Amino acid sequence: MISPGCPGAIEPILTILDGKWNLLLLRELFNGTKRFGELRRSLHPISPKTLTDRLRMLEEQEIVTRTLYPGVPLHVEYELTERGQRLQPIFAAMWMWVQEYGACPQKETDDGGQDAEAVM
Amino acid sequence: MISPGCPGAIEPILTILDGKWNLLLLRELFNGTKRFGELRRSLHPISPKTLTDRLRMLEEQEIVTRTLYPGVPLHVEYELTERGQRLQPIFAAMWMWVQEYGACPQKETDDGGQDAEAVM
DNA sequence: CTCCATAGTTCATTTTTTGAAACTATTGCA
DNA sequence: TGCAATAGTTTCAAAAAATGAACTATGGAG
Repeated sequence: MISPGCPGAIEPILTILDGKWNLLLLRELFNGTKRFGELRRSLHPISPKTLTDRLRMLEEQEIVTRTLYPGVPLHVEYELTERGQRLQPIFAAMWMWVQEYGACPQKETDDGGQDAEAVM
Repeated sequence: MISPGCPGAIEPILTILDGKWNLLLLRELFNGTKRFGELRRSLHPISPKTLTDRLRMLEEQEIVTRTLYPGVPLHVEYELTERGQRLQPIFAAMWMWVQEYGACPQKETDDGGQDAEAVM
């Protein structure tokens, strides 16, 4: 479907990073193992359907593992695989970009350039 | 709309990277200045509407500049801004990941592993 | 005044993604 | 038996994104 130009075929990563929630979901998982309910709360207005869809896709892509813990209230933990952990440099590069250049232009107020102050 | 967890707010970059075509489009622009028609051919099954939509968004985000060259057949060149160039490390990280881990599981053919041959 | 080439725009339609609400499944305990 | 807690699934509707085809705009050459 895609005709890759020579320098750098990024296609295999498109499935993983594309979509409204994938980057945010992966960011959560970089902070460690998470349970379904935790993810649902962190990503708050996400619907359970969308969340399971994304998680299943990431499982298929071998980016996360799903572990079921039976018990009184059963629970499930999602964790990054090795393959998933290795995405970290991509996110690190994003974070650096956002720090230096993240202040979006969005809508320029025409009263002159008052850049957004740092958001952290 | 999004409640950022402390470590690394990547939200400002979501607009820029999200969507089916954005990564592919940016990749083209890392190879240098491109004209509308060139982009259209490189990204082949893209529709002109989608292409202009994406380019306008990237302009608003100050990732690309649009320069009109009047002349016999007029033409337009799209080029990355400084801000856009600085996205390069993100793509570099993606390329490295793809090289090492890119072979997608996709659908495991149970007849044994005949991996896709290199597409370069 | 028409034609060519480039770069779009417009509009209706299709495809894809997301969503909300309600329902299922598991298991121990009261 | 019935409830509580977790983690989903199902169904149908809504919203967003992408598409295709045809049309507009520009400006010089013939």
